[in-house]
Amino acid sequence: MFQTQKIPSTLLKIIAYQIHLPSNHKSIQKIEADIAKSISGYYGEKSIAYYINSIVNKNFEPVQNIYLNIYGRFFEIDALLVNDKFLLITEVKNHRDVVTIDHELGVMVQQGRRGEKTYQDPILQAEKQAQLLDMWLKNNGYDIPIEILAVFTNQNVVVKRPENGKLDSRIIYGYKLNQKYEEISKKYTNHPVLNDRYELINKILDDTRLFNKSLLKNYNLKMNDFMPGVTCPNCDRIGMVREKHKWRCLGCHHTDKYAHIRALKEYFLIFGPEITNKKAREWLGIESRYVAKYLLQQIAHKQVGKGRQTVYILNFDLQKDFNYLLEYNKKQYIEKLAL
DNA sequence: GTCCTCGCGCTCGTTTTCGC
DNA sequence: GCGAAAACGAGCGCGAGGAC
Repeated sequence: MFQTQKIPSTLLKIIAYQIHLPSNHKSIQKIEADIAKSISGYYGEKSIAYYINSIVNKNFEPVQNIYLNIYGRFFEIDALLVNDKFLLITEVKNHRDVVTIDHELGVMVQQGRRGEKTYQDPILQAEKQAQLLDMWLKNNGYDIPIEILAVFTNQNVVVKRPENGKLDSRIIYGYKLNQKYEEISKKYTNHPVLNDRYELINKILDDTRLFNKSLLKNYNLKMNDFMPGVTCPNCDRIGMVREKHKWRCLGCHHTDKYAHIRALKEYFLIFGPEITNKKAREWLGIESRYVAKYLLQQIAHKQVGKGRQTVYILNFDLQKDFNYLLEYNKKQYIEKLAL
């Protein structure tokens, strides 16, 4: 099954960055733009899963949310279908309303209720990805043809061409994916077969893991850029204080027994699974090491080391434990629209 | 009222850090 | 290198609060 419904870890991490960075931080605009892009991609991929699963000829492995490194720079591919004769880049578009694509100008214009928005031509985007992917493949010893498709998955979209213009045949609606995939497959009937496509997929995933590790570097962030503190689940402000047996928000006076769990989840996303008693006190804003110890022992998956070397290992499920971050993002988006 | 669990502080022993 | 101070976890006990 094509699991595009998986929440990308990168998206969760950058939402956690947004929560714990000051609003005037130099990287905040880039982070917010990347969140918007990543959210749109996530919902787009969710919607394309249905079409990819419906492809009759299943001679491919789907790989999602790829970040590949070419000469120290990363580029991103939404979804890649790895056939043993060719690779298919699918540039997923989840736009609604009327979308006009002008290949001459290299733009895509969306006309909706909130006015007009201009984006890059998705074919140009996909071609650029294909070029970079080809370089990456050759650097890793592979010579395999790459095909591209721009797939519109929203049922409420009308894709148009400009007057006297043509629409590239590689732009399709989601329901055409099966047919298009068959057409492309036929082209490669007599093409040599890739020896081990799983080896290639593993290499791709290794590079993607590297990207996730270098995310802080990518935004030029250091540990002390982040504001520590427990976020109020009611008003989303950082700065709950520990009272006996519970947390109290200084802003809205909301109390919560388990607010520290959310703060530790965000620590997990930003800094990784390892945390010490001291770091927990700094992050949660508490003075008592006994309280920190108690809270960590409640939450931590396991403890490694002894005495001063004790490290608590946090273990959260990226697919189950972080839905509140998507809700938080939704709330932020609605608040911005209201302004 | 009793029992149980949770939340927290205290003591103790161990390890690390710091100043001389 | 040595001793004092600081930091830490383990274990224990106590008080508060909830369930029955």
